[in-house]
Amino acid sequence: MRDVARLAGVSISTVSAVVNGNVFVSPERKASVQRAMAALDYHPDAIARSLKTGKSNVIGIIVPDITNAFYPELVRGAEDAATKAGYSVLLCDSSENCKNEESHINVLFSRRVDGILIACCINSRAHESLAQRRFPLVYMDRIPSAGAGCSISTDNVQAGYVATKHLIDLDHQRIGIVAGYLGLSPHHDRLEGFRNAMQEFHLPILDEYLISGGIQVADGTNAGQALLSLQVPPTAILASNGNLLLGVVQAIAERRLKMPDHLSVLGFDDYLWHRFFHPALTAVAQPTHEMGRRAFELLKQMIESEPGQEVQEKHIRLPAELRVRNSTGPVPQREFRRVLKKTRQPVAANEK
Amino acid sequence: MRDVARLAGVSISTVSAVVNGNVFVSPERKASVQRAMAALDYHPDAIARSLKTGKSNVIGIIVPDITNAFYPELVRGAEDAATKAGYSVLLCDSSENCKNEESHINVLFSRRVDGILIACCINSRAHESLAQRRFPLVYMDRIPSAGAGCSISTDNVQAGYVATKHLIDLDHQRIGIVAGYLGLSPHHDRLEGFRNAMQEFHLPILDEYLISGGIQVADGTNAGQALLSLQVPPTAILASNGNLLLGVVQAIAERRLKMPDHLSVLGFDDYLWHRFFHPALTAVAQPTHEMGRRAFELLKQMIESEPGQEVQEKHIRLPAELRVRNSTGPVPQREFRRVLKKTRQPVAANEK
DNA sequence: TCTTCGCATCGAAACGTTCCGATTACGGCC
DNA sequence: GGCCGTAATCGGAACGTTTCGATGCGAAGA
Repeated sequence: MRDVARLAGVSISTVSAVVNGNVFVSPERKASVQRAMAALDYHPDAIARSLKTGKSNVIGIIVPDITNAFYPELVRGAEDAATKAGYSVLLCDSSENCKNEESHINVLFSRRVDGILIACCINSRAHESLAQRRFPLVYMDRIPSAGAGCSISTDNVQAGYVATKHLIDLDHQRIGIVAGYLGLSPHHDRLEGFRNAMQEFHLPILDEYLISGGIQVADGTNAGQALLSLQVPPTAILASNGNLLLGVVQAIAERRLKMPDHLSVLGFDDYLWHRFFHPALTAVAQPTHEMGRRAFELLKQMIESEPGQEVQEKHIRLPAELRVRNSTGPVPQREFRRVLKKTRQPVAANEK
Repeated sequence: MRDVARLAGVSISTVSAVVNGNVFVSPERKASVQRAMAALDYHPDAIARSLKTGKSNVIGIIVPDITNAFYPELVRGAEDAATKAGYSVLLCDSSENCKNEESHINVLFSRRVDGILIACCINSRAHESLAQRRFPLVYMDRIPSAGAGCSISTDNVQAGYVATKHLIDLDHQRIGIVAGYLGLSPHHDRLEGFRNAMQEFHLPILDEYLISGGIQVADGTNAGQALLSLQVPPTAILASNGNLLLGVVQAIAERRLKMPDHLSVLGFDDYLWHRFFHPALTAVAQPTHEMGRRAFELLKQMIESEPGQEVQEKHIRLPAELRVRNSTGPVPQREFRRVLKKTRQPVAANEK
């Protein structure tokens, strides 16, 4: 910058004025400064600028596992919006581990990020370290029950309701649910939606049809096996996320059962490959990209709001969309139901 | 820092010495400084530190599309290693678009990142803006043919060879390949491996069995349809990435053909869901997480090397691993081959 | 002709660190 | 008791910006 100033024969402040364009500079000087900048291949140093202005134009995004197909979409939505607005994104992966999450938060603070977007990990204590400070922060997808603060997620109660209603509309009455980990708001809420729908249509919710606990593929397989081993198995199964859905599909394949003839299956989260299964899987899609985008926009509002004024919208809930494909259908006919009851042992493993 | 110094009754430099631990400070002073830091909830400002030291401890990672399942794994590997080494990661998504890629590179430079990990986009001109400056940079997965610089990727020639060899070992002779976009090194190299294997076993490479161009699911579907519509369709199809594989599977399903009875299919990149297809899909897996990890480690070496010494290892190639499942099998028997030839029109669409 | 005003430009302090050279304190030795 | 060496601590410049008050200068008004 000093060199640019010298070459252009102006002061450093004038160069700064040209770079930032907030102060009027006479056209001829401006041109000569720009020429000098080009000649020296000058690029402003964002670090020095941040130090001076106290604003980094960087946000942090913390996710529990970028490898889980839900998060790339979310991050993408946020990153696209951030880039467009001149922000950069520090990505942190907590590996679903509180210690990591906390240390990431500390690093982000010391890097002076302007705000944080977080999809917190299981048993997260993030809100404890975050809530006290009045700091721009938006929870995404997984909303801690305790902490205050802005949040954005799918309306999972509605999503759970819609999915269940779809099965009920197909005349299913014995509906099993692989509910995931109920300490996480999405799973908790989806179960609530399920309950709402069942109650609305006066259907009983049997304990043995409700399996909760893990959120991995293996948990889905176990749950599916358990449901299919029951004296009277459900005629439809709802899986609370994409991994559990895969597990359930696996358990069904092991018994050589066919969807939707023998039983119906649907899951939350709709991923690319769901369309290419046989049969194509019915799923409840979340507006994940939009969630990321709006999360950033909310955060930006908070960052740029004057200390006095409050941000109005605190908790955004986006509607989910049911995508009906071929893994759900009418209640199995009598002979299929017999097959369903008879096949209580897996035929062969599919996994390799 | 000034406040901490005042509270502890020491100079600012002493606080700095305590924070960095590189200068000896007497135990009692050290303790009082630490007490003061805790009392004031002091956290060192990484930005000021970066300005002073000229090192940001931040690296940039540029990927063409984080939504493509290959990249989260890669990013995860790099991020894990970076975090462990005290680095943070600025994530940039180029959307497979050169303009975006270039502007991301500029932003990363002005943010003074210590190095860049890049999986460049199609027709990338990144090496032009990067090669000139002697800057820590590692190309991942997609290696530009022009630019110099360190790189890491799967040994895709070997991968292509192994995949093809697997089919040849099953006595396939008419092997179709959906080769992707040959301007990208992975696809180019896999085709080369395919060619090597075919030549080694004196099998002809028919033009009509080689389809290249796009890398999306739809491209795979089109290519699959084209191959299946041939007078004499191939008895096995190789798809050059996960999306193309999905497309091919789709084309096969449309014709109600069964793998591996009617034809064998396998693809590059092994993803979670491949195991849950019916039949489970044979695939060539890349050590993606490790690739990310080692990419970072290579970059770190470059960052921390003295200006004099050169980094020795310039181009790392990691071995791929064939995972045989149930979508590949022996050459279809006579009657199945007849089905294959007869079914030249799709039966029904699976997609919704 | 002298004062006043507005506008373009400039100089310098400050942001929160690091780090080098300088300073102080203290014990041992002649 | 004065001198020296060592070790702990300190002062201050510098990193590359922004920003604010100061400065100079020309035009307009009295």
